Amino acid sequence: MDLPVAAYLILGMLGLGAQSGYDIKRLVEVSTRHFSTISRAQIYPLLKQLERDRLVTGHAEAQGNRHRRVYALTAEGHATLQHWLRADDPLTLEIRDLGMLKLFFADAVNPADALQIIRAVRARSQRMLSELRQPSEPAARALDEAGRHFPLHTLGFGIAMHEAVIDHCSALEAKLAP
Amino acid sequence: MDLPVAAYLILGMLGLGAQSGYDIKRLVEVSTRHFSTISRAQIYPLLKQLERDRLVTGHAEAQGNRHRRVYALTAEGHATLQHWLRADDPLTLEIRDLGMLKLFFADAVNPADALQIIRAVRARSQRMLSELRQPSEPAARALDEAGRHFPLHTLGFGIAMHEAVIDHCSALEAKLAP
DNA sequence: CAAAGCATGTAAATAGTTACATGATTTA
DNA sequence: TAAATCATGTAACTATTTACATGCTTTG
Repeated sequence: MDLPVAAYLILGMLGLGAQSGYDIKRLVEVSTRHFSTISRAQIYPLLKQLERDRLVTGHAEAQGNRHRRVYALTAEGHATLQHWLRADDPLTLEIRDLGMLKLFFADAVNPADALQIIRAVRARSQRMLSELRQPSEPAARALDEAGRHFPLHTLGFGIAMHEAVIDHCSALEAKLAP
Repeated sequence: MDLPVAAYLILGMLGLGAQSGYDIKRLVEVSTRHFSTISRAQIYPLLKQLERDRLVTGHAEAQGNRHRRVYALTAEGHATLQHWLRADDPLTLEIRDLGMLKLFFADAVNPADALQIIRAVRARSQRMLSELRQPSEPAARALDEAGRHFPLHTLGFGIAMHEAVIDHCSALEAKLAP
């Protein structure tokens, strides 16, 4: 039973209290978005597949006319998640960073334009940092108080990484500025 | 003329001295791989497309029976690269990090298994750091001496980021270890 | 002469996004 | 009553990888 990564993301989010596809998407946006994302077009078909595989159970929740389907992990789903977490398969890290790529090629433009790229990279990390501080940190703290401590720990990595980028940009800007 | 990101990667690598598809792949592996990658199956068809678009010129280089096609940027290709570098479109950053994702869900396993995940994340960054120091740094220094300074600058970002991850892992391990 | 490295390409599959499409409920 | 939020889904497209397929040249 080899599942795509997105399936483990779904399983994990259900384990953290998400109940619907919509919930999963919302939680991803405030918590894992900076290192792992998923789109609606992946979530809904995957939830159906996971239900067929009996890793989750789904029930239509009738609230007036609004349709919402709530899901929960089965014992097997929980075991599958744990098995994946414990497996020592390679922890692939893929980064697609247009900022770094432009900076890498910045010798092809004049120094003023290169400086603009660095500033844009710094601004981007500052924006991400403020997102991490604003919707992400309170969400992680809420989970922390509910006994789930690792979301807050991973948040710390994101903050540290963007701070490192910002420091590096400032140093480079100082070195290259006219 | 809106090109896929991979096309700019090719254009940029030709600007840095790569001559063939094979060269491009090799250079990517030692330099941008940590923030931007490309596969052979993308390179060869894209080179043909770029030639049709007159952004590069290609010539078969006859060396005995081995076939090699050497490419060079046209003036238009160089201008296209510069235009992209100067454009202020969003500098998207996409990360898919299985290590962080597992860590995020680590409340679902026991503390010993969670610790294993942190150690694996640290080991991975150490491995990447040593790759950055081993084939990447000498390659970046060679470019630096040839007047291309930005590859060495971007290398610094990669090193700083992985060092930040390693420090963070050590701190977390100390906090959680029995 | 075997292994490593040089060199190019395609087909099929998988992964992932964007746009399309709809409609209910709550809040300002 | 309009806007925001809740809620689910599919079709088409784009991007990317993996596996297949081949053959020359240099070095040990």
